[in-house]
Amino acid sequence: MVDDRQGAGADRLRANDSPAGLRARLSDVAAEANVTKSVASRVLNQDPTLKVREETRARVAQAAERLGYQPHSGARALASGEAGALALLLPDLSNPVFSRILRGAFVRALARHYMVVVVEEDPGVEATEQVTDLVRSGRVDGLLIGTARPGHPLFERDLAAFPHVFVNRPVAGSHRNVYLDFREASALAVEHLLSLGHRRLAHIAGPVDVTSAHEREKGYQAALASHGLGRGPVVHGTFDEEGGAEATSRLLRRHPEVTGVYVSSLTQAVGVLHAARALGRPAPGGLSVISFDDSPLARYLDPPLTCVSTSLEELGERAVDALISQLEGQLVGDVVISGQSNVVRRQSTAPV
Amino acid sequence: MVDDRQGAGADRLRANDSPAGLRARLSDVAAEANVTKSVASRVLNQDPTLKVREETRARVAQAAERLGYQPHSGARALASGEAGALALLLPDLSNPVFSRILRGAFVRALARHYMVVVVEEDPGVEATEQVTDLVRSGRVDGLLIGTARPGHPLFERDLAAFPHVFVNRPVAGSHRNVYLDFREASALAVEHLLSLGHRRLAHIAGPVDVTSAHEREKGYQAALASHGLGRGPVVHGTFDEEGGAEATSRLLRRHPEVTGVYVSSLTQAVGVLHAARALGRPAPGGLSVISFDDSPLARYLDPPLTCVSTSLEELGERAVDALISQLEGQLVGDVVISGQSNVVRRQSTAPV
DNA sequence: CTGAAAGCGCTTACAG
DNA sequence: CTGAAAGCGCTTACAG
Repeated sequence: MVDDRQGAGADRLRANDSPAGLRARLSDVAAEANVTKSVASRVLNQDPTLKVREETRARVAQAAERLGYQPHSGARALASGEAGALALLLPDLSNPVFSRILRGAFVRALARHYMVVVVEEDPGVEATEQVTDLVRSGRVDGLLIGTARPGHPLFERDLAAFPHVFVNRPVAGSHRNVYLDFREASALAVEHLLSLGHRRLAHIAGPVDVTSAHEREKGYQAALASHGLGRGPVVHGTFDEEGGAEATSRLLRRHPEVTGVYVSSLTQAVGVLHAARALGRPAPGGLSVISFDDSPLARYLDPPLTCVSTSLEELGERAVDALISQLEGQLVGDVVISGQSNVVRRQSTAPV
Repeated sequence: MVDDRQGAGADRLRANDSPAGLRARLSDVAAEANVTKSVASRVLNQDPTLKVREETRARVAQAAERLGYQPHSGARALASGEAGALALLLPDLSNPVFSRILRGAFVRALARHYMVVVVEEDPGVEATEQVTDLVRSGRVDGLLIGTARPGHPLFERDLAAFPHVFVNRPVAGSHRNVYLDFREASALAVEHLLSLGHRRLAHIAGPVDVTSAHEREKGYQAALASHGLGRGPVVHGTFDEEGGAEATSRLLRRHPEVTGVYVSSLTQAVGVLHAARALGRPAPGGLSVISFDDSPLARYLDPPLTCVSTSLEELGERAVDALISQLEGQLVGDVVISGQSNVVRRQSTAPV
């Protein structure tokens, strides 16, 4: 059964609307501005080869404005071969890290007249298929990949040839990476702990096969080395609270002498604080804890968590820029975001 | 400067590809299956009016499979007037509440052959424009609105006629609401506190103008009333840690006699635990705290937080179903998700 | 320099 | 019942 009002309403803004409807077409704009469709299209798309009087240009712009003209995305995609949209592949939307990258990407893409379509990889196999469909159906022009792991199924086949950029998780040798300077951030964390007098440090890392986690780990070892200290202990855990808690108990069992720990992510750090407390080593007295990345939550933990802040939004922005450059035929190479990290001191770290 | 490999690669999967390219068109499928485009299209779209031998049907399906055929979304949108996509408007992606709704919506939409495009309202004015563009450019067929507040600018104009559903934040009288049974959840929370012997309860609510928050508040008062207790104190705060903390200090200043508090959201609850501790009333000894909604984080807070779990994923799923029904011309009416909530007891609540 | 016309890849009345 | 043909709303060589 169909409700009349609703039925009518539902159709009002549809693509194939009656001329009297709300949707204005290019031909309407052209008619209103007294030019041909070609000219209207070229003016609106800022075709540099078009030479017309400034007055005509203004007339077209005004007509478009007045009619609330918005080109039909499907028609444009069909005619030009460009979808005007980018896909962003993320492993886990519930992790604030990714929602911040997403936010940056979103805003930047919008400013450059692209949409962003988010795909979460977490639910499993389907995600990969979904991306393939997205690409093959011409819905997106390029991929922002925040889910790269070695041997990712997506990139063994045709899709490797599709425009893409790796965000946050660099793939060695791809020359398509956009990521934070993890070494720098790790150095800052280690130096903070060192400045408080800690000498027996440890690192709670992310999963072994996640490159961004591996980079932090390398940064930690490099920082120790540069201060004349030997390699420090590392335990790996998943990027969630449980992973942090579990890693902490392994660490303190094997290395009870550790007094300061640098944690790979904020979600893990919540688990670290929890486990340290449960094991009779509450921060900061029992264990100094500093985490990679910051968020509002950190201020309200017990104790408030000392962090190395990062610029995840900028990461999203720069990734969009890099991908669009690629679409425009430019080779970009890796972009590393440096000089933005700094230590936010709270109460989870204290002098030894 | 253009890298040859990249240039070639970038074009490979484009819409306007050479016939020898990777992208198969409907005409390719038709040729391969030895039928006309019309038949191929009808078979693939399961047109019920089409009568053909089962064998032909199978041949078309196989051809499509073999060629990896994926219809061009723009062409389809242009010809049929349906975009095959839904927009989801959310106030804040970094809040896990919304990422869970999103996840549910995503998976369900995919199963029903729709994409979902996320729009975050937080950054401000632009979001509304973005939605308008999305609609007018024919990119989406309907709206899942998780950002409703009274007087939302979107719905004062044309867009009111566009298919939409309100998710999580019901709009009275719209008959297009999909939401959790907030009353039920609030009753559970109040009863839990009561069962522990608490009699002086309070509620830390969300912003006054957010309907879902208001519903929880009403549920809290209703539950008190049904147990023969008078109206309890309520303080409002924003839906974040700071809002919870700030509300707590106001509450304890004005109502120091309170022993148990029901908090409107998990993010606020983090701030509540923090403030209670800072004010010398640490949970659960100084104050019993139970929160609406659950998440992995809750287990790792100090103390681990007692929660009323909710089924936010289902909320997303049901919203998609309701919207698709609407697109198909059916009137749905409100859908309230009940009987799914239950109390997850942890250490933030204790007998009085 | 500009306009008429073809064409992008589909869907779907409509004629046979 | 099925196929040929028109048309969705754009963009863009190409002819004038």
